[in-house]
Amino acid sequence: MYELPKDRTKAQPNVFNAKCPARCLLTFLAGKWHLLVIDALAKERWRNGELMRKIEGISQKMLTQTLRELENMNLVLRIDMGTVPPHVEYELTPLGQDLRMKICTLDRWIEDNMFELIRDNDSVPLDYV
Amino acid sequence: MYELPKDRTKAQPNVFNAKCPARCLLTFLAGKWHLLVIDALAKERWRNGELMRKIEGISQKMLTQTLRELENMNLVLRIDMGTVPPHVEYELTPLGQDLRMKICTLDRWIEDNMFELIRDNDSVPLDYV
DNA sequence: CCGTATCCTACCAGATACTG
DNA sequence: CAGTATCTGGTAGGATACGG
Repeated sequence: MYELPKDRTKAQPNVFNAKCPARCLLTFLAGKWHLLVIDALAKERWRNGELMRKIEGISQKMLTQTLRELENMNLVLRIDMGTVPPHVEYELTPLGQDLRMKICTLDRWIEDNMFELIRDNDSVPLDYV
Repeated sequence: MYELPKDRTKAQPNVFNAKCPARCLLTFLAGKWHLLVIDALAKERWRNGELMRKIEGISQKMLTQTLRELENMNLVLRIDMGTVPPHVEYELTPLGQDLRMKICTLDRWIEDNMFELIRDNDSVPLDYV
């Protein structure tokens, strides 16, 4: 359990500082699946299986792992109905919703500017369309 | 050289689609260094060495590689002064500036909410402060 | 100063099989 | 249905040395 520094005013969060937790968090969140999972949970709760289908290409293993990590960061809430067979839902916490808005902005921008970004660029696989 | 599809209205960019270029671009941009390099170039041009010092922990190899990739995406402009010894500057294109705003919003949010995110979390190295 | 060329390793994450 | 456990390879990226 992490104990916050006594004097937080001394702490200057800075993603450019290699040792700063903010940097670690950025690197972490900018992993392969975190952004997508948060985006997927934007509007409503989803069950494990629903998320699997929504986020094409993610494996059960990575989905679970990512959700656990987001849980640890107070971004996602895991709701276990306690039934048999199991029924589990995931939803964003208020903190997660706050972050989600930033991420969605980024995701939508990438979608909107997709063609600008791949112009003159053959390093992105384009088997889409 | 990529040729844009004749009928773009048929293309529905979607990061959840594993084959969509938008998905590839997101995964790409959300790599370990892309977000930081774009953030670093927010306000002014920087030289190679300056970026190295600004972005703690990045290697020359990864910096060059990342800058090249951003160049290919029309996000960064490389300005070679053609002098000896070499003097090269990098700056964001208008497209890059547009994306930069989204990224900075994300980065600042992470910094601002750092302590919320690491509460109850021992999986982030905290040798900072 | 601004790179490139190699080599090499850790670990990310996919595949598969199994459980309550 | 919602997970774990184990094995495995591919590759991102670090370290190092060299070059214009």
